[in-house]
Amino acid sequence: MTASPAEPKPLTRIQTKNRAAILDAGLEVFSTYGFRGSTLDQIATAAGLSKPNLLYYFPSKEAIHAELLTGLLATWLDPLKLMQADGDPVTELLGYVRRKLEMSRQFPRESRLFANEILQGAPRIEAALSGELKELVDAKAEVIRGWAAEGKIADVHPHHLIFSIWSLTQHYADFDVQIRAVLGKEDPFEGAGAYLDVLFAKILTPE
Amino acid sequence: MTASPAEPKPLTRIQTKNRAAILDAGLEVFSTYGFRGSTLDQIATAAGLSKPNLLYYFPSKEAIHAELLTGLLATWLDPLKLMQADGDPVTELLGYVRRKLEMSRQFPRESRLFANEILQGAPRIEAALSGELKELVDAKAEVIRGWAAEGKIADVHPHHLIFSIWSLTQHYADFDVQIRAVLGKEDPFEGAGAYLDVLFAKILTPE
DNA sequence: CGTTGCTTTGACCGGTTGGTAAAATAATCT
DNA sequence: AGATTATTTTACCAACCGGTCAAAGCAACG
Repeated sequence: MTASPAEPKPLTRIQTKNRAAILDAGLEVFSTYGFRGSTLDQIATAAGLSKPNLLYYFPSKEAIHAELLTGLLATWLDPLKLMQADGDPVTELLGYVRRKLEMSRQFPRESRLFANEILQGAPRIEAALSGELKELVDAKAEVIRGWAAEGKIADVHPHHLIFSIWSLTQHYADFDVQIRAVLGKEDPFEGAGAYLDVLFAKILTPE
Repeated sequence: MTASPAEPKPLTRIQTKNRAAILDAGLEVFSTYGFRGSTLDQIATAAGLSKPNLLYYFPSKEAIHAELLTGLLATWLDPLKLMQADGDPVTELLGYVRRKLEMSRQFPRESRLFANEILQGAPRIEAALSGELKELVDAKAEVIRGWAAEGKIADVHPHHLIFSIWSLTQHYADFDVQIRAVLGKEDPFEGAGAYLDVLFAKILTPE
């Protein structure tokens, strides 16, 4: 039994391992050189496979990149989704900032992959940006506008507030090289956490 | 007469025009696809030349990219250099923010070229980052620290303050596609100017 | 053990890449 | 004009690109 047209087909042990290795290698390479600047040979070498072997697991370069991007978008929207309308406004917003900064610290490659895609005009996620992303942002912006109207936070432009959170947190992943060059030995994220806490507390405090 | 070993050699009319066209085309292409993702054919076509003709003016792909980057670095540091220790602290810092945002509006391609280079690990400007850039930033950070010590601005981490100015202003150039996707018809820079003015005024105001 | 299906490899293909050489063409100067 | 120089084109190259294919190697399971 267990009929029906499309059986999911379980992955073998080797498939699971190699697909993971390829995606990890693809993330490493794509996040550094962008889609067009990356080669299958680079990815295959980084994954410890030969190029034809890599193409046994993924049908094309595009396919690897696509899988990385779709997986990324969910991770991307998650921290914002966690911001709840019925919580304490300042706590919720600062929580969002902290989660986003923590993501920059733990997943800098994912952040750079995203940045690369946007820099190149977002040809592969344009739809998601003006669809899924826009809808979520608009909804959360409405929540923020509500908080401001109730006087619980200062009267700020909700969309630009969100942009500033993205910008400030992702900057520490995307421009890591530059920041470390300027800071020397000092740990960027140490100072960033404290600085951003104060910054957003000041922006959000009403009057 | 007019001896001495290395005469600069004046450029012909055609040289001036074509070199400019190539650099403009190179900026367009490199800022979108990064160094490795860009091709000489793309650049040549964008400049309205054939590939061999392009290589008559520049010895290599590297050379075009290098010339763009070195030219860029000066433009890049300029707005920060203009920030003077003997001016009014808040005015000087807000002026820096406005100049930087204006650059993002007027020269988004330059901003993206820079972002691309940093994202890729800054292989070609590493030296400038930990040299020229670091020195200027350190000097200006000292000025900011001085202002804070005198109580003229709030006590903020000078380096992270500068990072946040870079981050927030460049974000509007580098992530333009994403921002426009979310904002719809609304002009990003309109709202950004007002938002950033308020934001930095709040951060900088002491107590 | 054998055989069946999964995995890996090496040899290859057409197209593109950065770059070159030399000849043809157009400006410039006297 | 003619000589000289600057510019452009045509044809080309070796290396690399994404991707295919068939054969070889391997694991699992009865």
